[in-house]
Amino acid sequence: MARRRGENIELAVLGLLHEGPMHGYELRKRLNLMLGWGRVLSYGSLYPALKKMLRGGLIEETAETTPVTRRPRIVYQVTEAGHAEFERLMSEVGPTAWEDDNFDIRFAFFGRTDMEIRLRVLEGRRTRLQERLTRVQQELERTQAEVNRYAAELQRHGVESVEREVRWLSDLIQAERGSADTGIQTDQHPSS
Amino acid sequence: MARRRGENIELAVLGLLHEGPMHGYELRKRLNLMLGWGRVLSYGSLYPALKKMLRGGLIEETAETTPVTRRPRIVYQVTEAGHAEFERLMSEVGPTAWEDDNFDIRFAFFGRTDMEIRLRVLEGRRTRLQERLTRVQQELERTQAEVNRYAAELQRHGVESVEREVRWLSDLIQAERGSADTGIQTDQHPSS
DNA sequence: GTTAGCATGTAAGGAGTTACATGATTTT
DNA sequence: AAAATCATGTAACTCCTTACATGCTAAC
Repeated sequence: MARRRGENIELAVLGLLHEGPMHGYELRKRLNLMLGWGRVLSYGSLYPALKKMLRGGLIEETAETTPVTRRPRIVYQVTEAGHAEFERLMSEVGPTAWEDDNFDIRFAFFGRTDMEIRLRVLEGRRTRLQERLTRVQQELERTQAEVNRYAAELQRHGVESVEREVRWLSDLIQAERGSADTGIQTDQHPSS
Repeated sequence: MARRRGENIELAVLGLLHEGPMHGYELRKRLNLMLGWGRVLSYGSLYPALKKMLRGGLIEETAETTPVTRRPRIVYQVTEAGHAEFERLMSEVGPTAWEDDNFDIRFAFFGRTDMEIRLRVLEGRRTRLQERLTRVQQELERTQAEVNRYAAELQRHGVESVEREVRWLSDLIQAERGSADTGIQTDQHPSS
């Protein structure tokens, strides 16, 4: 139960292109796989976004490496500016990084950020969810009597889902903290 | 993890007004409580929607019953046409009723529909979620190797969440089926 | 040879948000 | 008397989807 995108397409595209040059069609497929959960990104969003990023100098076209017979596809790669923008977006720790979709995209690329940032984002989201829980539970106490059976059941299920996500976040936070001492590398961190 | 609204505001407003006349501010509060989970409905959406419904004859203004000192508030109630539209929307069983937000709103007002409809909506959503699961799991088998740790963890958590919702739906379906034989009334069903 | 999937785009529009504007009423 | 919250609204804008348009390429 969530929503909202925005700069998100840009961040997702930049993140994916950090794994290597790709054309639009493939970007869409990987994006839908990565964040799927119902929502599929339409071409009507992706291609205009790519054009905009091209104009903004965040990405550039590349000559395709395996050409010959194929119809030429437009393969993109990140520029220096694009890399800088990616770092900037990934180091946001405020509300823009907590909200559902925003969080998912950032989380998927956590391997390319510092643990310090990861922890702040995870904790920020957890705090936010906990606030939501207490607020809803307070409201429920005051109004539960008049609420109908189905609405109440929806609430209950919703609360449980959020509690589950809080536990998930707590486990992740613990794992991050644990790996700090042992010096375990959580993921590859290429220089480019 | 979900999205999309639309006719949803209308359906939600109609449903709430079936519980009695209300003014805009209160509608917003009850709506946010009922479907909360992050999203709050803004006045910028609600008030124009109310005006539109008023023009469309789905709702009408009422004289406030407890006036005197208060500043006059605009209290709405459903019309005959509004009631008919509510029934029409609630008896949809296709994709419009399955998608996340759409489903939540319908579910909250299940007490005002027939069990037949309830079952079809619940089963429709369950089928849809299961399709999603198998598709994603197939994809994962083909691509898991190259997926990074965090993206994989996000997937795993997502799959678990959906599996959990499928179980929830199955329990609800069973409960509906059970109450059919025993003749238990699931909720009040006022004539108006 | 036809269907399914690859590949790129544009135009119009839907659904809602943010920010702005305004003022009354209740609580501290 | 200040702060919170009740109460109603408008204008501009964002972000994304749907539907349309086009053609190639692989599989059956």
